[in-house]
Amino acid sequence: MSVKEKFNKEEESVNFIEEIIQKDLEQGRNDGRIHTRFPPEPNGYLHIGHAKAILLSYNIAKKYNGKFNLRFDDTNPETEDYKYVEAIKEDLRWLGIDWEDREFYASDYFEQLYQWAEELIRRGYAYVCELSPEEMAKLRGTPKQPGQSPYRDRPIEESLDLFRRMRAGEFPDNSMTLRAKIDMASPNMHMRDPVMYRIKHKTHFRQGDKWCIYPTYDWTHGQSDYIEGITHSLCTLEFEVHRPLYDWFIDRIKEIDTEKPKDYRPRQIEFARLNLNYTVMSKRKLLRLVQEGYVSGWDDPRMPTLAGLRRRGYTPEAIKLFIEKVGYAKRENIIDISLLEWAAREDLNKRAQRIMGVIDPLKVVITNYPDGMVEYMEAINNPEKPDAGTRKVPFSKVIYIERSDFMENPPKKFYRLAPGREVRLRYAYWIKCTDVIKDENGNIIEIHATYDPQTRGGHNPPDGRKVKATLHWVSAQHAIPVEVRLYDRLFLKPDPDDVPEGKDFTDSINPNSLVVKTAYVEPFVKDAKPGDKFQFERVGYFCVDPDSTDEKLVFNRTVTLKDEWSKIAKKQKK
RNA sequence: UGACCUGUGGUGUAAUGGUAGCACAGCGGACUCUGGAUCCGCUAGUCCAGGUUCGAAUCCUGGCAGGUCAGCCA
Repeated sequence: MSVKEKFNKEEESVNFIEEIIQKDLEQGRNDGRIHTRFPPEPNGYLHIGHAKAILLSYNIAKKYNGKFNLRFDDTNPETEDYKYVEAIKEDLRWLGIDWEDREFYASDYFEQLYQWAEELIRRGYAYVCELSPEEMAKLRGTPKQPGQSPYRDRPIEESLDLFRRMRAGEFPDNSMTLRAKIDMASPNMHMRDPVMYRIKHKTHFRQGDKWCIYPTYDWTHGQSDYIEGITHSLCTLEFEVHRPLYDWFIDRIKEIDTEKPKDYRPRQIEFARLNLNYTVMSKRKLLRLVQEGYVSGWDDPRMPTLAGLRRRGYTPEAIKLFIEKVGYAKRENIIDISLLEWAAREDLNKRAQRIMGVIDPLKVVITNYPDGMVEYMEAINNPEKPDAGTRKVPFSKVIYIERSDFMENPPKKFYRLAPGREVRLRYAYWIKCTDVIKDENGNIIEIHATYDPQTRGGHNPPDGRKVKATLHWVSAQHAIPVEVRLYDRLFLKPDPDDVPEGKDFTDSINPNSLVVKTAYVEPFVKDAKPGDKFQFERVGYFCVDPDSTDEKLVFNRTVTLKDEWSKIAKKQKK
């Protein structure tokens, strides 16, 4: 059986990366071993774009019976911290990623990297350069003009001596670097003698003050993959131009490390990163949103971070569904946020407990219903999941309905409550609006209605009458007030970065991306715990926020339900 | 501008020389105790120009458009 037949179910097509992997497998590369990795830098939180990268590498390892490593690329002590390591691990676990015992740190390879660097110097492949950062930038040249360094022909022994003294701490920050000696005329700027080591007298969060020289990412990344036996290094497009450099480094290492088989080396394959409209995805910008207080933190439910999405009410399954629909290719893309929202609804529809909750209450008095009477109506917990059973919802003379479910002068196609009109109260009774009570300013403050005892449970009456709408409701005396946080997209523009001169992405922040209200919900939710998910029927999906206390529950709106009427209303406005 | 990469409905993504398919969005309908869900249908696409071929989204040439790179960030 061919590799293709073994792994592809009939008719199923695989992305271009798996195609390459299947070819490698067919050719027996690396003895059929598949080993991938996810290499985050611990300087920020993971976002939905990272989920795309993680799931690719993780799923490939799983599908092809390979291994998956988690490796922190912690080569820059200035921005990295344990708090990010912990946050990243928590998000990965939540996503269902299992790296077993393979949690690695590039900083653990610093000594090996250093030894290789010395060997590169001895072989004439690297030299110590004393250009300042500004001078180096200037002397790098332009894509058309070759660059230069006055130090590239420095004697090997001199470089070796200086490099050792760099490590020993004899020189100040930025005074010199170790550079690979490659090609100062290369049209690929990354080949113009890239920096391998820089001097930073900074404490590293794991290495402490052991080092004052730190390897650059370019010198560290590929070699770390090599050390770990990674067979396929999957990364985003911007590293495409780095690949020749990584291959060059590996070629040099292969000259030193001759024990390993010839094909033992990582193959880098690049794919397009995920972009979502109406949000920003760069760590730098997300950090600014946090630091400048536009959001409450990395886990603010409006953030595209995994922590934010989790708090918003997304499940790992919804994230995976979304990523699966997005797919992997090399062309730049901007995914419509509606696909993410679709994934949330698709997933939550199947799992969410239904309840009734009124966000914007309008009091309804059922005038012919006995004072003081309470009935407990049976309601279905989840129509998509019959095993979920039913619950009892209290009903009484005074209830709240959604203000938007009543109109005094209903336009065409408005099916809900209006003067003289009859509607169904879900699981309860049919009611007919008899009076509209207003305050002195003409605002509607109360509705009077009568109910039909024959419709108990919400069932159709024997006379064959029909209603066009079913409303959600809560019994006023039984309802629990809760805080609801209604979220909308964080930015008003599809591309927040598309701004005129002098402006930046924060200018298009949506001032109404968070609206806080008090809602009234049925007593069923009273013991809900943070993370519990509900569908408020006819309204949307909500998730209990960790800010909840014994006194007050807080709900985050994950996403609204699809709303036919709002579409019609919008069209009627035009 | 130099190198590298990429161009398929509005947005994503398949088709690997042989009927351009799927999903999201949009539009219409059926059904419904959620205007939810479900079901059915419709609109809409191969960047352009040549060439190879019986046949090109696919191969070749030349354009055009977009992206990436010129940190001692990753």
